[in-house]
Amino acid sequence: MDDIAASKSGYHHGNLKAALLAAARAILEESGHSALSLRQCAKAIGVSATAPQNHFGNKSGLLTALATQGYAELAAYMRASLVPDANRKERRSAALQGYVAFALENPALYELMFARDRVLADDKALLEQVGACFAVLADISQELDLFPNTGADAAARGQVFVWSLVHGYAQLATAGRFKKEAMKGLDILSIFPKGNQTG
Amino acid sequence: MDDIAASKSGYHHGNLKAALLAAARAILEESGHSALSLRQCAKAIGVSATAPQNHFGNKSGLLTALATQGYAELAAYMRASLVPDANRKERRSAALQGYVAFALENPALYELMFARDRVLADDKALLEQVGACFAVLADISQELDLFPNTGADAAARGQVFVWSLVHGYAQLATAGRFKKEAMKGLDILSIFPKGNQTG
DNA sequence: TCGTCCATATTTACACTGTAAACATTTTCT
DNA sequence: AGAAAATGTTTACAGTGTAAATATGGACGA
Repeated sequence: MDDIAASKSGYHHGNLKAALLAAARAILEESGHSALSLRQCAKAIGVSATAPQNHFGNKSGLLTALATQGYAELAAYMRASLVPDANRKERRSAALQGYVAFALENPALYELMFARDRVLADDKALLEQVGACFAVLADISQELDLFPNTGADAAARGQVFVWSLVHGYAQLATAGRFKKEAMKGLDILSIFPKGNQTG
Repeated sequence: MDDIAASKSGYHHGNLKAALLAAARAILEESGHSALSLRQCAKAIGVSATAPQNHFGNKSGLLTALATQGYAELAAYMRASLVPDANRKERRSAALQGYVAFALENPALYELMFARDRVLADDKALLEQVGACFAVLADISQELDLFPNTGADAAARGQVFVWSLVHGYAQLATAGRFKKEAMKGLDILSIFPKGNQTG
């Protein structure tokens, strides 16, 4: 409740956008994004069936807002794990553990964040938060030096490597594709071959 | 057409299941799995709106059948790239290139294959094809020796590593999350650090 | 303070969807 | 040939997204 509850009773809700997002978020993790409906969100709050249109335009708008929220939280998860004084290897380990933790705690949201045909890919706010996530990943990917002979693209390729690995692991783990014994005590850092951690 | 066309004209289509799958596949890549409807598939073929129910039960059944098809083709893509006499390093490179090629050529289908809330996860035929894919990945992951000090789980962890990396790369690439210069001429094999390829 | 504008919310309407149930047609099997 | 099963159709109904018209109340300048 709190800042989600109606600030003023009556015709106008007062905080409908945030309330709808919260309701949608709950339904999302409960039933998945394909079972999420605008009317159901509206009903959960007690407003008319078409009220969400005023704030999100259409269903894609609501899902895009949820995904944007997800990217913002993902970046926050990674940053929250970062110890300022640690060296880059430790920072990398912490951030990637935060990444995976977010995906495991919000599997439906994480899936939505990569569902191309349900999210407006060119949404400004969305791209901003995607960029914030990429910035953290780019930071911790520095000095990995995985591709020493690839010239100017070496850094970009290191980022591709890190993001591919952690995203693939996060999604396959949430999808239950891995056996438990293969995940047990698996430090995300240790997934990087020992000889290549220079940072 | 061919084996998709009706084998006998009249009340019974004769090959409706295959025809529906083909129509669904076309609509899937055209519009994404969230815009795919059973009625649209039926209409495309010219049968009644509820005909798909007889063959797939419900929408999840159709999507599951499509995903199953996808896993079968993915395994075939990997196997088709394998040169029998090559060493494991070359086999690994070829198979992973096949994996990524499949995802890039069938982005919507690939996404559906990992959409947890749209596919019946315990479907027998689906699990069979998932297993076939995992078998190829497990084969090419042998002798990677990325986790030498992890005991009996070392092999399983190698598989986790390989699948995570290639899945993450495939999905992020199809989602357009990478800049072109970071992908240009990027051999999937070279993504593995040099010092760890023993096979 | 009053009145106008605008954001916010509702009502109504409609086409489309998934799915259940009853019915029709054809094939298959004994 | 006749029963049983498989395959399609028709009908019906509750939900869904969204457009359009309408209603409400707050914000803000005259």
